[in-house]
Amino acid sequence: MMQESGTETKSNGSAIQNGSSGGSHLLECGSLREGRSNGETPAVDIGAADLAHVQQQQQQALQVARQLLLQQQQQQQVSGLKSPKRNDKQPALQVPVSVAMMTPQVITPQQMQQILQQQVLSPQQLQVLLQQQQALMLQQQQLQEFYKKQQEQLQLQLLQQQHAGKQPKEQQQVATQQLAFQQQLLQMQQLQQQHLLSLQRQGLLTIQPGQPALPLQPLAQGMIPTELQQLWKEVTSAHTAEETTGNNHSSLDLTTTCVSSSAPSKTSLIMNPHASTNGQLSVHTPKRESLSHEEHPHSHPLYGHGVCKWPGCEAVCEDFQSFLKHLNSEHALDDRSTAQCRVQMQVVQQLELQLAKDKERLQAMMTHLHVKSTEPKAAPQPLNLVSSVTLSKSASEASPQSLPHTPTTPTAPLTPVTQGPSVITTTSMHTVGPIRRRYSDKYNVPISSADIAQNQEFYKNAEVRPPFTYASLIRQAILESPEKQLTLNEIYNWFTRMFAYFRRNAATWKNAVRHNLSLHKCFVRVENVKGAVWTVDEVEFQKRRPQKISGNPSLIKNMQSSHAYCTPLNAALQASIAENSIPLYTTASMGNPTLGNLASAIREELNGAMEHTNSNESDSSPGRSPMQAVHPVHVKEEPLDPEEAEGPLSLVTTANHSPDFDHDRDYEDEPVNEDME
DNA sequence: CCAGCTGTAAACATTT
DNA sequence: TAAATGTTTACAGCTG
Repeated sequence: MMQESGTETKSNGSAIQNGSSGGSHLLECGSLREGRSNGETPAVDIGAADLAHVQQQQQQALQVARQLLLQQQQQQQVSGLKSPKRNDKQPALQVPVSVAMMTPQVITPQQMQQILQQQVLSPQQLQVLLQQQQALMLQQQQLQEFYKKQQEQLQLQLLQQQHAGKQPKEQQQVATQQLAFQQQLLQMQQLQQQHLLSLQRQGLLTIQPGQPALPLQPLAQGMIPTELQQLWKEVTSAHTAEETTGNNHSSLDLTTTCVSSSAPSKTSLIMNPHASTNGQLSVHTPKRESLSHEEHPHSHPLYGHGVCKWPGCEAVCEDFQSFLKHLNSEHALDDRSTAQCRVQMQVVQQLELQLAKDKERLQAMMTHLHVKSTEPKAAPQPLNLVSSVTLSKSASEASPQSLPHTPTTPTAPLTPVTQGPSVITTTSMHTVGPIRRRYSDKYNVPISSADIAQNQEFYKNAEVRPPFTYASLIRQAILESPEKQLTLNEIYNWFTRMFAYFRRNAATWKNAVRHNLSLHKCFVRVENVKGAVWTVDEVEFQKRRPQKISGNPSLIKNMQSSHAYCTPLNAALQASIAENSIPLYTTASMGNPTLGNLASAIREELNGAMEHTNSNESDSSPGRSPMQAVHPVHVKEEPLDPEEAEGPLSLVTTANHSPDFDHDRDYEDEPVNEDME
């Protein structure tokens, strides 16, 4: 009974089949006919066949070469250690494996939270922003769809060519076509990043006191070095590809800068063309823009068609100079601009997340097909954590029961098996040992609603210790219950149900739970007819953490200043995101009835701290907690003020009521609830 | 360095 | 009687 588990969940990656075949044969038939029409008469059928055979062989050789290239790319992706310089001269024919497109930025939950924490904006501005971004996203998705199809088509063609021998012409066409689309995608990404980074460079992003100098460096915090390296490669290769194909983008000079940078892992995330100039890294000096604009006159991402493209602005500027003037005057470094920028950042990153997910899916598909068509041993590459995870995730969806019960080895808390790709980077960080996050941690590396939404599923399936204290979790469990009271056993069940981590070492954490229940005054034991139940004394609970965050007045101030803009914004943003059915939010927040609970767990911790730090009178105005500025889904859902839960912000919390989640039910009876997408 | 918070372990008492 | 439930103490790690 030791540790034989762990494997049954990994399961058959074959769950993903290329069901999406079909439809692309017509081209090939045409091409085949075309190939045969080169003067061969039907009479010399044998000769024609021979010729076709030779052609086929040639094409196969070509194909093998391409596949080799593919594999190399993939391996480079995996190792992330090989030569930082790629071959600049990739043949245009090369199958665009989209390595370059993969995950331009992987956003960690912490990063998201940072963004969410800081954002401030008026509803109108938000709407404009959202509209813009929606359009962008739509565009991107369409492109991506097309790209995917093209990829599938190409793959199919390649596969079929191996067996039937076909004409390379069509294939080349498709390949070049795909390359074009890939470039388009890349350009879009770059545009987004340019936009974002130019904002940053203008100093519109305030750097938190605790943050490092590089504005985007926080983005890298959740990544392990290899991931960074890989990312670096991807980005560089993306630029390289652009370079070789004669991209009309006006920013290629920086590519070399970045490539030659000696600290790729740190700079890869600011690979934006505008981000660095002449070897300088963008160290968030606000006045940098003039420099870069000398190099790229009139190519400012915020300026186009004589209009300022600052979100929500649209001021008419006749020429570039007046635009710059306008930019400096109207969009100077202030709270509003900062907030807008943060929102933009968030939106962009959301999009990128989505994009990254789709890319990963594509990559997984391609890997699968590719591997199938060639050699099967290329598949189990540890590589692509991403794609492998994607595969295994769908596999686990096929057999959702496979996960829980068996306790796994205590030393391997991370189970990437069922984890969504986008959380990989952070979760691997989360997992490291018995890291206990404290309140202060949550301010510095906080947990966003997005994080929660993802983590909800994540923590259910991965044995990662949740970054919440026992007290918070217990309280949450109790408050989640309809009666706001639970027996000890029900609390246990809640823990096991909500967190895979608590499905092992039961003795330990149960002891801790009991210990906490007894220790904290906020937990009140109430004798019942059939035993005793535990309830939460909110007053005590709030009382018990006044001193937190007090050491960081600037942060508090920042939060408070953000408050005015923030609340409606987050609601609208989330609603919009939900409307766009971005899985990040929708799967968890809509599909999962208990989404908001974790959210509130964290929220409450933050709330309590903030309320007490903020002032002593805040108790009398519960709805005005400054944490509304901190947490996007802040909804006071304490029983004290239930009416506050209504309103625009209830998007997430309304999902709370979960009649299906009977807390009395044993975990064994109801394992992890399956993710219904 | 200290105080406070948190998690873990363990001993012990009480209840079921 | 055993297991579950509660209580309490001790200690280590972390943070401000």
